[in-house]
Amino acid sequence: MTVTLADVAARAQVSPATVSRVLNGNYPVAATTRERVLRAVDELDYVLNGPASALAAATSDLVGILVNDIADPFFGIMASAIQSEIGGPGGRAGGERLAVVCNTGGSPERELTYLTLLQRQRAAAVVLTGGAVEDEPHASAVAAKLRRLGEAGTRVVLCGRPPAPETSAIALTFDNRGGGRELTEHLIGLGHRRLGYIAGPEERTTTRHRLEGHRAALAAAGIEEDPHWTVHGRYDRRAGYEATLELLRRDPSLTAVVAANDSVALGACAALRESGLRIPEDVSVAGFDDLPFSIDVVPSLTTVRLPLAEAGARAGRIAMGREEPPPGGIATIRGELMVRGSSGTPRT
Amino acid sequence: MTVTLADVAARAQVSPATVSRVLNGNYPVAATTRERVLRAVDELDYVLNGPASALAAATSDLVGILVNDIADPFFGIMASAIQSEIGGPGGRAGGERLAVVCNTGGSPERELTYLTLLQRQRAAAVVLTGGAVEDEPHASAVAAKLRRLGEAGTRVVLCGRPPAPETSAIALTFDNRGGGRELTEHLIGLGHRRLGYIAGPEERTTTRHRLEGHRAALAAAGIEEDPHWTVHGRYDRRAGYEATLELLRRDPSLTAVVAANDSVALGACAALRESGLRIPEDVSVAGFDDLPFSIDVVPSLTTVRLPLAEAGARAGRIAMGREEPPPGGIATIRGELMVRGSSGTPRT
DNA sequence: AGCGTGACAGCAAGCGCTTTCTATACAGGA
DNA sequence: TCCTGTATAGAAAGCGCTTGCTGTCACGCT
Repeated sequence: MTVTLADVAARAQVSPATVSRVLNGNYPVAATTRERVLRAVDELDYVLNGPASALAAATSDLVGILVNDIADPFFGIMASAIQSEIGGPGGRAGGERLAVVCNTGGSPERELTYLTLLQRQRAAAVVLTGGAVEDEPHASAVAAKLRRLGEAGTRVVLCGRPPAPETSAIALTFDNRGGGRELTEHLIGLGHRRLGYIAGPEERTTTRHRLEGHRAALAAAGIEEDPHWTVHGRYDRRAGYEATLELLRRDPSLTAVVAANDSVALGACAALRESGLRIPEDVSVAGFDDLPFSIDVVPSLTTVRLPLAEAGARAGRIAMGREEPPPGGIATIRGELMVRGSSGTPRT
Repeated sequence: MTVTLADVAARAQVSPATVSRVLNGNYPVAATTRERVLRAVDELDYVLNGPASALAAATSDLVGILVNDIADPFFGIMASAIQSEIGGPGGRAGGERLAVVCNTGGSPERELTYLTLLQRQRAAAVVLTGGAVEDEPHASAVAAKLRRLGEAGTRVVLCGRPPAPETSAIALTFDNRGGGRELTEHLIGLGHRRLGYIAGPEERTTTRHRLEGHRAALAAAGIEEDPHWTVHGRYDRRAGYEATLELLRRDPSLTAVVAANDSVALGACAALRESGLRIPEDVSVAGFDDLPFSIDVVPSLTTVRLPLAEAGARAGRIAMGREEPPPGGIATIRGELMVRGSSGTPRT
């Protein structure tokens, strides 16, 4: 039924071993023989059996990319960059790798499930993107998995995610704290004193770090923070919308709203507008990430640009062993404050 | 070094066959034995060897999802929906499947490469999303691959993609032509007579169908189309920006701009604003897809809503054999016109 | 008592490939 | 001419798992 190596060998009048060697190209094969084999492969329309090959060679060409939300461009952009450094006919002959992205939906269980599945497949490398969940049992379960993966020879890279101690994982971490701080400092510099903050889900590292940066800036400016000024929600537009209405309800005198990311900021803008407030005359808004749409909305969004594509590409290269990991296995990537139309001096 | 089935068997004092059966749960095993095996698995921290299992069973639990651009929410939303119907502990015991998304970047070669890779892995199913490339040699190469995949037992589903004749692939197709027509009819109904059109890349089915719908509407209204009113570009914000400037240069009297999709429309809005034109007072703008941000931009975008998540979920279910394919293997999914703030009566 | 019958468990034969080791052939050097 | 070295091809032993088939009991029925 299906064509096997042996069939090709028979047709090319050589042994299966020779066919395998031609296909893998890591052993000398006479030019004429190779030619003959290749022709047979073509004529028979032969396709290598991946599992069999992975089993025999004890390695596979699968590379997994874990993302929290595939529908969010934040992850899409990183995944795309990672993949571009991995997939395609870029390496040694026949060295195509199957770069696949797995959507955890932010669920710890699914994250673990995917890691197990990738471990099963004996993946060549795994890249985890985005913030980690801080729940202790889960965090250590993930760490254990990563350790085991590393021991099995799978290269593990964290992109936009905090380092995983006791693990051989390479980490490219975003300086969320620093970015958050800079952003809020900018707002304070404009004169804002009453700033609402729409944070992401409670247990995420990203959420915590950005919030810490924000609070550090407030503290440095001697502004005492009212706990009512912070609302938690998901990292999406809708959460921003609802959180903003809540914030307005709690304290209508707020002059600025800092959002956990750009999507949230978008929702915040919508809520403010519907409440009859102008941006930035009545209320300033700031986002985080600098996703492509941020410059297009009206007014354009003040935010912190994260070099998602660059970081992803680098993570991809490291995962493929084509770039030296940073010293100590950890690199911190800074964001850049982008001041745009959505932030201005507060109404007096 | 690594723990194998045999190790587990030894520890549980049973044969490897029994362990396998416990793990696959498709053969009666006494409760106490199962219990013992499961304990051994746990103690040894055993992880099944995917390739070995796939080889022996001649099937794998990989499901591939091909997308044109993973950074584009259009695909992200579909992929997410597909995946949610496939991955996770949703099916029979131990029936987790590895749903992976592969980013072709719109390149025909990469599309083919990924299909081959998935064929290699003996994927259980493959879902292709989004428009197809119309280049003849490539189209038939893809059709051949799909046919072969189908013969090998891989279920093939097309989601938001035209049917592939001579193939066993199930197709859930978006009615791009109808949606395009409806959208332009709406604009014509408002009184527009000079409409610019920003189309996607030339050789895509999606591009062609939407454009055909647009032109059909014009023809039906007796409006003769000026070829200068159409500009082609990529499906992204930047292309929309540039195309709009070009359109304005060619004919400043245009009163409406119809974009190939929402991202393009966003770019168009930016270009119009920078050119000092108000939306919709001076120029109306329309998009396509109704991505989440479309309702948030100012003014909110008139567009055609495509049920991306629903279609993706359905495709996922069909791919898993959990839903009957549509009669004839083809279903057409209609879009819904969403009239919002970006379209109005033309200036007089 | 004898035996059919379930209900489990084990044996062993692969699944299709990679890779080590061995065989062959020819070339050149002594 | 014989021997050694080099290049290339083949034989065969698995890789770790699944599964058809073959036991082996313990029952319960006639």
